[in-house]
Amino acid sequence: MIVLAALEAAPAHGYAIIEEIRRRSGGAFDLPEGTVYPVLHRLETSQLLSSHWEKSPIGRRRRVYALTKHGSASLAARRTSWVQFSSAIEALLAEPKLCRT
Amino acid sequence: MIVLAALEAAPAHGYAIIEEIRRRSGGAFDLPEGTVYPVLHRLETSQLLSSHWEKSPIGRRRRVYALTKHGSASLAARRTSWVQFSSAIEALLAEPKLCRT
DNA sequence: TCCATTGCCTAGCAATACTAGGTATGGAAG
DNA sequence: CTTCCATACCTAGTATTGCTAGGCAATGGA
Repeated sequence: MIVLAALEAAPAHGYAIIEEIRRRSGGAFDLPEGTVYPVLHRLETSQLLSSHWEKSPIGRRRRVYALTKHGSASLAARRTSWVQFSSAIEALLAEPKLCRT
Repeated sequence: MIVLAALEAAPAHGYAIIEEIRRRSGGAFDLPEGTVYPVLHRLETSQLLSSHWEKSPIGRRRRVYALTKHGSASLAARRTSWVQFSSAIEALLAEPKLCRT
């Protein structure tokens, strides 16, 4: 979900995605390459991302990923799941405090 | 963290913990026994829980778990981690929307 | 020439959620 | 009395996956 969200605003290549996630999360998520690249491959296999090779301004090869239609839909679904999940966690964490009122 | 939180209010045995989690989460977390029992064993090995055998009113044996001091401290730490984690997720999920203002 | 940075990749380990079984008791239903 | 359901515990094994720890390659600066 994090990777899909990072690609929501604009397509990007792996290295940039990692930096974007680190930046947006205020450093909370500093995902190593060994985590992100396999995720990108899995997401592409699942048709949630599409990719093509590009050359950077200085000539380095890059694989640029973009959300597919399925990817956008999946992200929307994951967002909903996240809200339900985090609400449930909040409920579980909050309840004991109610008893101590 | 969920299991620790379920035991915060009062000690309980495995089966009751599962039902309590299901109830508190409004059904969102319906954890199978194969998930919860190993967790309880791990938490006890890590000294976050203590246990003893009891007899239920009708004579069935039960293993009742309680938070230890370490367990309470760990739960507090996990709560803090959760807040940071979920804040970071929110930041990652929210940002693109800001751009479309 | 050497190293840091950018940029991609994967093999393998470790953790763990869950499936799919097993055991045992008590009470209710037939 | 036997069968079934609910309670109550357990674990072996599988599948997933995050991460460590490497490797490869090109560029540009020291």
